[in-house]
Amino acid sequence: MTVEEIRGNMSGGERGNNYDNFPIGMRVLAVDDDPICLKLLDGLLRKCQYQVTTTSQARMALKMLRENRDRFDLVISDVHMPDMDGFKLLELVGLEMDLPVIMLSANSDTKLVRKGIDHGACDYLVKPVRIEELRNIWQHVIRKKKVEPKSQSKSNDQDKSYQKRARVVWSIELHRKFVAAVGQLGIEKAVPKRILDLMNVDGLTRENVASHLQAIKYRLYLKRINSVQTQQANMVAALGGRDYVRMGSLDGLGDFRTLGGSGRYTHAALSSYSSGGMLGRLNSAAGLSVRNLAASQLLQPSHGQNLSNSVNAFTKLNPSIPPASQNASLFQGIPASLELDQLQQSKSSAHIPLDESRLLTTDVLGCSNNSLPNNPMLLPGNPQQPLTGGGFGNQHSQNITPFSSDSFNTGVNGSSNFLEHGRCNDWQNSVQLSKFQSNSFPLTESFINSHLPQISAREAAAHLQNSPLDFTSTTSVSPPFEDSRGEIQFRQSMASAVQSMNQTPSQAWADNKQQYSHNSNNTFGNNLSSQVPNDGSMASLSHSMNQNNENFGRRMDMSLIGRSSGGSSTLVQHTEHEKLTPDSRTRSNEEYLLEPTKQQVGFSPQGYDSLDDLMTAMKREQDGGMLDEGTIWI
DNA sequence: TTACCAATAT
DNA sequence: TATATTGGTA
Repeated sequence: MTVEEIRGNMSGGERGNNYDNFPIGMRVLAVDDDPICLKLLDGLLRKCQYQVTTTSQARMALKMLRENRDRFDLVISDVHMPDMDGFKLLELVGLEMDLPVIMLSANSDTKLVRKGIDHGACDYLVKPVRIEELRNIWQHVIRKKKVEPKSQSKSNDQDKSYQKRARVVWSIELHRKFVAAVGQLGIEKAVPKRILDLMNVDGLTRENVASHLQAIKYRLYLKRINSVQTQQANMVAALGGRDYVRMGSLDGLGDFRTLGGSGRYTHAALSSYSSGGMLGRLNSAAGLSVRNLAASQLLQPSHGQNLSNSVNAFTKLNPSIPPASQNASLFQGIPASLELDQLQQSKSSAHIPLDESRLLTTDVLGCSNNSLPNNPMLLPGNPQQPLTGGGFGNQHSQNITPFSSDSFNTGVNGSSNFLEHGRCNDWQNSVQLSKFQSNSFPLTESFINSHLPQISAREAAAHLQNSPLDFTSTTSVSPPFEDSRGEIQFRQSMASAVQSMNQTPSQAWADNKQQYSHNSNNTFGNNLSSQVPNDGSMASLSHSMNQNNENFGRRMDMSLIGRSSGGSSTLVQHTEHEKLTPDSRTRSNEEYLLEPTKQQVGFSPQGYDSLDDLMTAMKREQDGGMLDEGTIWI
């Protein structure tokens, strides 16, 4: 006798012998990884005259249930099983077959029982289970089927009023569906309702999906914050610097607004992780303090972050772009380090074979080609915005005089442009960056003499005050922004700094290593020398760096290049690195979130590798929504 | 009205 | 922490 028959009998009001005999022959699937318990359970169930099937593996149970969902009337499952948590099994069974599930555990902890019930268990039996308890389990089958027709025939509201729906557990399987749906929809359309439709999971509601979506975004945000802070702390430790030190607090919003020239960025926007906009991104992605930062610095993060992300995303979107380009020489190291970080730290479990050289050239060519794949992520660029993009070109073309006050003004202007034009952080700008760096910006004097010193002079000065390293030998550096002495002093201090580091590896540096040690073999010397002309002091810097601090080099060349191309260095890497190398605390979560996706490479027509990518893109979209124009994002 | 989404509650 | 619910908004 099947449940259908039971139901038929019940609903038809005809309760004949079959119904009376119902518990006899009820088909029970018993799941327990402990063979003794399983045997015991099997015996007891048989004594109750049930028709028993046993399995010691939860996955096998799920497989059996899926293959023929009408083959069982009830499931009894242990809570603790090695291959799959009993709660997950419960959840999946509840969602997919809607069979009554009884949880079984030696642990009678109320919380655990509650968890079982919350997850949809119709009962929770404590081991050792008694036959008296098993004799009555059939009632769950009846009860389940008695309720179900009502919920089908009556309105959901009514149903809810006396039967609260089981709390949804986002199992890996469910999450995978979610990710697949998001990927299938594309970022634009990935809203709860559509996701829900695509997931096609019984019992799941739009609210469930919305909640999950929100949670995912929030987790990504937390991860971002967390690792950016870590990064900045590391940068402070490694380089010292007023700029970095001040990236901790969050006051100074007013300053930012003033600089940005926009009143749209409300405090609410700042306080909300997903309110997006430049502030939201500054807040979330960089965790910056805007207080006392120069304008140019203020806005760099948002620019840099997107720039970097754009570049990085190209890798993912143009995986087949052929290698070999002179462009690679300049941009080399940036995407490589990012990707390698990602590969080695985040994606190591995915076992995706990747080739560094391909990654390098993929990035560069992807940008240079300006061949945007037919991807819904890529929205039309702002026609008003030329390829050079807002502050981008400005920054480069104007920041020629080293340490002139104009440098800062330019920074402000450029920053304003970022805001005004909104999106200098888009695909086209990524493209432009590539061209920019490879062709029109072969690290000429202007780079060395203006951009680099300009940044670093501040840092040099900052060393004097804040560096945890011993920079006392450079205390002669004065506020160097007005004349070229600053440059020299900067160089001296940098060289000293490097020497210091080489001579006395600090604890902070050791900490850094932990994070950066996953980088590839590229050394600072290699990268830097390919990017920076043989300027004496830089050569010495390079040399020094090259001796002991291979890993540092990646960060450094990122900084230099980033600055040179619009002044976004620090956050470029912070953001990106953070994304790619989540720290250990957040990683576990993230892995849970992303692992299912990683394992099904290529599921998404958009080519997202992970939900992280998707959500980053989604977040970017939201950020973009705060801005007037420019809708290219990734 | 519906759906989205940030905030809040559990 | 994970998920549900609420409430403002488009």
